[in-house]
Amino acid sequence: MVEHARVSAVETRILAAAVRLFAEQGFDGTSVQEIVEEAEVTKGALYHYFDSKNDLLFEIYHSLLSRQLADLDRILGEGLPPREAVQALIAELLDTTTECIDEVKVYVREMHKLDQARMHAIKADRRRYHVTFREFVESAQRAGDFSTVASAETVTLLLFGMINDIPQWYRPQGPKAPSEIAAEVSAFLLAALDPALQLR
Amino acid sequence: MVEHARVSAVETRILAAAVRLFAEQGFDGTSVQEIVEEAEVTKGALYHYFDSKNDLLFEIYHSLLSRQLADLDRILGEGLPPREAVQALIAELLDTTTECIDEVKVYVREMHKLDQARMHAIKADRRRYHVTFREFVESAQRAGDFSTVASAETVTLLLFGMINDIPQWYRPQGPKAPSEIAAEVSAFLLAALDPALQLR
DNA sequence: CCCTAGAAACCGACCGGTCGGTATGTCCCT
DNA sequence: AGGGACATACCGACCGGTCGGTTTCTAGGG
Repeated sequence: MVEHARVSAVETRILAAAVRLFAEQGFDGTSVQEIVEEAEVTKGALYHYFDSKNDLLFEIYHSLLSRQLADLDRILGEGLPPREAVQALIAELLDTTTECIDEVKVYVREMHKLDQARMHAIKADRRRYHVTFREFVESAQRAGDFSTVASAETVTLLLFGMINDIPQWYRPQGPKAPSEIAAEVSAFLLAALDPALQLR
Repeated sequence: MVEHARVSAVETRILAAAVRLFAEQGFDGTSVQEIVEEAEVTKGALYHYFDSKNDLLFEIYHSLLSRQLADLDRILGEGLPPREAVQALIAELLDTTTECIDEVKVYVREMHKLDQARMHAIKADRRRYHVTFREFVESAQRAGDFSTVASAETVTLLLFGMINDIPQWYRPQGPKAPSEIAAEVSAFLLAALDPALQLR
């Protein structure tokens, strides 16, 4: 007998189909009928597990953000020196982004399609992520480990801009592996934040 | 008597309404009926000037890209030293991005909704922009003006990622003016590309 | 300067089809 | 026998696009 599944196989298949189609065609461009055909379930099954089409979008966001928040807390909790923490964080972000490329595409493009109640829940998570990282940068700037060439707020916004745009150009069969991209992004960001430049 | 208008006022109003609504609700989330109501014209007028709803999207992209390509060519054509060229270019990009914030939002989010023929035309423009900038970076790297901490290709992708993400967080009433943001972005990018770091 | 005739600009009712969501039925496990 | 897990049939609203018709503009002959 299998373990009691906390989420049913049907539920998982529906979410996987939804994220694939939303990434390819957009939220409004995908009909519920297409989702149930891709998942090989019926419409009744979908509305048994989810309140609405919008609920699917929320679940996609929620699981992605939960994973990213957990990664952030874990890495910052290790107490590494700032430069190494940044390298670890970017490596982890590249892993997540390339592994969940459809989820990130949907996250970036279809955020504004969430209804107001679900939007607030997601924005709270995103804000916590943003503030946590910004405070980490501020702290390293005060300690002299990072330059203040740009404010911590701007550095945070620019970094997430770069990361979130990756699904637009990254291709799994492309010339660069995720770890190589992570190394270049880390090198780029750490060069920009190198305190030695300011002291010249 | 007014000059002969090359584009009619009706045509302009339709495009302005379309870009506003596409930015707010997405392409598929906006009906043609909503566009004609916002523009205070009739459906007949819209289909007199445009082939289809998709044609509206193409016109929005085409005018934005034409402007950005012209700006890029003009600035690189001035023959400024690389660091000053980057500053001028980012200042211009910030101007365009903050002035055409709805256009850029649509550009980033709804690109994949273009039909195949129009998509190819837009991709050709975008590729030219990308290649032109990458070759500029490569050339400055060979001359020793920019570091090779990240490849010219990656620098190009990361910069446009940062820029294109700006409409997600920039607010006209926000604390920072476009010129202040441009200064921070320039400082950040030029710090990352400073050749002095490599020589230590 | 006016009249006319064709072209361009514009109107809005209408169409076939698709949408997200629901109501109700059936099966099977406990 | 009762309830969770689905299946099926169906609804009214709305979609992008069309089309025959009307108004407005403009060029040129008298």
